[in-house]
Amino acid sequence: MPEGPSIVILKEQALSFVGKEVVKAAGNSKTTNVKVCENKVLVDIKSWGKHFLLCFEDFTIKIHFLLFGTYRINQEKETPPRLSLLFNDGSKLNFYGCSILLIEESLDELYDWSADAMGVGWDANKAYKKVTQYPQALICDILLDQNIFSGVGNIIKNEVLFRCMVHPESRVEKIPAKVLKLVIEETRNYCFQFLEWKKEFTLKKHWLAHDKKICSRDQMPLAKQYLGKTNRRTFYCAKCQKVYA
DNA sequence: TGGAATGTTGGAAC
DNA sequence: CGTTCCAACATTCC
Repeated sequence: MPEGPSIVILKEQALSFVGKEVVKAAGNSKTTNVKVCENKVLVDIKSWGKHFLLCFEDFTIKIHFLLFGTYRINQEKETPPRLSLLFNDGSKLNFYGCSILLIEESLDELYDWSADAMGVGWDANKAYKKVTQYPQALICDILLDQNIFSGVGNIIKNEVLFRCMVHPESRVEKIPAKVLKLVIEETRNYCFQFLEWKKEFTLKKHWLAHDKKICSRDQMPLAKQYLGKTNRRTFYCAKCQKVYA
């Protein structure tokens, strides 16, 4: 479920709920009293990277799907929902296995919109400046930094580095500016490509590195290692992805 | 069927 | 007190 593009799809699917009033809110969230949504109008739906935001007049419900979260629109699953919203026209939004938090501060204070890799406010120059603030960092960690590339996940990380021919263990300070800018640009591009393929249900088919065994460029076996601060699965071609170290 | 995976947090450990 | 590490959580697929 996760990774920014999937949240964009959800946002598009749920946009028709904006303007409707919640008549009943339920669910097994331990962190939020979801009843606060009752008799409130859903004013807007936003997203910031992997955060899905249901905006009401005086507060926002933040939903994060983590690794396994799912949702249903006008349908239910067998499992009990974490959050279930019934609207005044009988339509329903159901969320499962996700994290729910109530936000009472203004979203503009909380979120740096220029970091949302798929957002209209995305700013590649700011991203470049942020990245270069971590000269010692590995590029595989940097791409997963949600404060710089909000919405980028492990699949996108692997695919972008493969496409740019940059080795995941390259150090930021050693990567030429031109290459670093290419990585940043390709990150946003690939997010939208991911979105299109995901909508067509052909995403996996188009993976070049993630979960793959052979490099499509030189037919060499791809390396699979757990790299970076968070030890995430990393697939790369040791031959054609250059190490800047 | 056990294990691994598109992720993050909070608290323990140092 | 700051940083790092790891368990915990939740679900589906192979």
